[in-house]
Amino acid sequence: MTRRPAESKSSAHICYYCSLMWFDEGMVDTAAEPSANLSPRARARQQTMRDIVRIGREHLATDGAAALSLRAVARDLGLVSSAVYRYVASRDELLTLLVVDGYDELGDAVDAALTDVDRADHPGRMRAIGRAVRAWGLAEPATYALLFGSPVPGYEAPAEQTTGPGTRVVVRLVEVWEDAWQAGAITADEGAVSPRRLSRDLARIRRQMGLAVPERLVARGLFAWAALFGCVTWEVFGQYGSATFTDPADLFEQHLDALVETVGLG
Amino acid sequence: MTRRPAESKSSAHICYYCSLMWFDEGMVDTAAEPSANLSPRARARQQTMRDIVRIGREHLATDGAAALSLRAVARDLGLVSSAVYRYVASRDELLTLLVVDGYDELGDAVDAALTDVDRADHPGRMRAIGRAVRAWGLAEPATYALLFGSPVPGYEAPAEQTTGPGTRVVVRLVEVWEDAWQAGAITADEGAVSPRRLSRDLARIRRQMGLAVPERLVARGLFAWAALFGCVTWEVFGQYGSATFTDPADLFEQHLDALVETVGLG
DNA sequence: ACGTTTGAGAGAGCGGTGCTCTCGTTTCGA
DNA sequence: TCGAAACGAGAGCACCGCTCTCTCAAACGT
Repeated sequence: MTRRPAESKSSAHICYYCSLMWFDEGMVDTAAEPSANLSPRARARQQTMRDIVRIGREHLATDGAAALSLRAVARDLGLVSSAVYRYVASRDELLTLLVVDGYDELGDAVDAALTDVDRADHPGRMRAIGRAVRAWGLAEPATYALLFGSPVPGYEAPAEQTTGPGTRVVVRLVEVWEDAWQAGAITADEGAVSPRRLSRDLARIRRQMGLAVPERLVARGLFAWAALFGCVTWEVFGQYGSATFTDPADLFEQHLDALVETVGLG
Repeated sequence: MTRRPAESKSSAHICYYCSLMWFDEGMVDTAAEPSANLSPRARARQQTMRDIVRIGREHLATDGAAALSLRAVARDLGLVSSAVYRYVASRDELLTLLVVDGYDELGDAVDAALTDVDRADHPGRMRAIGRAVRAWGLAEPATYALLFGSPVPGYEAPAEQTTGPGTRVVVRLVEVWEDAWQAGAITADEGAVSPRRLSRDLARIRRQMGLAVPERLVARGLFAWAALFGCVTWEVFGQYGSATFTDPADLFEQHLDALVETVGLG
């Protein structure tokens, strides 16, 4: 315990928690009403909390998660460094706030994109989700990296805060496939996948989410989910190089074709 | 310039450089022969360099890239912190060494996996590459995160050192598809993709790599490449949750089916 | 209305970090 | 052999996360 106080031990990932347990979302009811009949002190505290998150987001965007420093946030806030510990227990807790903030913003972006697409246009809805994720990732690369990039060593994000917001996108994707299946827009083999233990896991997921789609399609959906974020990550993290494509959006549209096709919505 | 010396400004990604410019690999000829007729001092220097990389890798594996500290490496090396600057100009340069080391190890792993597969078994070769990437990523999560995870803010990895090793995997993938195409194992639309500017970019890549595969397949290959690493990243970074799958390898095999299928090798 | 509790902020301090500088010493090569 | 180059050590600077104590004012209870 004499080593570095927090940084050294930090080593788990933010998204161990945005695990596939989307079934119990009711747990997330932190952050009660913003300012309804509160004492002046409590109102001031809420305002300061909001300022901390806002300034933290700014630093995250400009310098990245690794360079996010509580001291710098305190400076911008006009406080001495120790004072911010009245509001945030540690640097990691600030990261958690930013993680939740990021997941919510991404979820809102996806939801907003879906309002423009006819519920019966399943490929269109899937493409809209993909485009929304990509657009948000490119607009907020640092937050995207925080959510979907390297695990922050030793950092154990609290599942009760991050699981709900963290699963909004995949829940939307599953909705699309479920809709399409129930509308008969997808044909897929309804037989069990092999091996048996994978089939059991997929069956459990179907049951917990109340899905009608066959397990083979659940597996394909998981692939499409990972592949979608793979494409976005490749672009946000610059894996294609800077001068390879005139407009990477063109390539992403091709990738969307492949994604739609791979779940049988081609 | 009075701010933090290096950490604060760090903000670019390692893999801007493992860009798609695999065509000029000849540039990478750093690291001459290890110890052929060298003065004792030079030999000692080489040994120290190797020790630094070795200890750095250990710290990377145990604590992650964020916690990698030159001072800690110096301690393990029995040197005072300033002394290691005789060998490594900065923490970022140590990261570069580890990046190159990691790319090479991954490339070796992929090459080794391919030796066991018949050159004519194109789906088998593609699956072998995928399994090798996954196995290496799970075995070396910290190095995997360094290569394919969040960009290190402000860090501009030198392309001349990282481009070659960084493109070994995708080069192998392209080889497989090219072989399969020339063997007539893939059927694909040979028409141009839209829009025109994407078609031009893909045509340029074909030309530069001397490929016979049609541009539509180049686009699909890029998708498969990103999707493969998306699947591996999802698993290495724990996005699936810890208790969701009895053995994630089973799911990955399903994903490999999808990957093989998406490039027309189904 | 008044004492008491509680919370906010300041400041000092600890050990850690990357990195620079200087200063002796050792080694190499001409 | 002797000057130059490399090497290691040490001090030091500015920054980091975090803890502790102290003061002071606001809020609360009686």
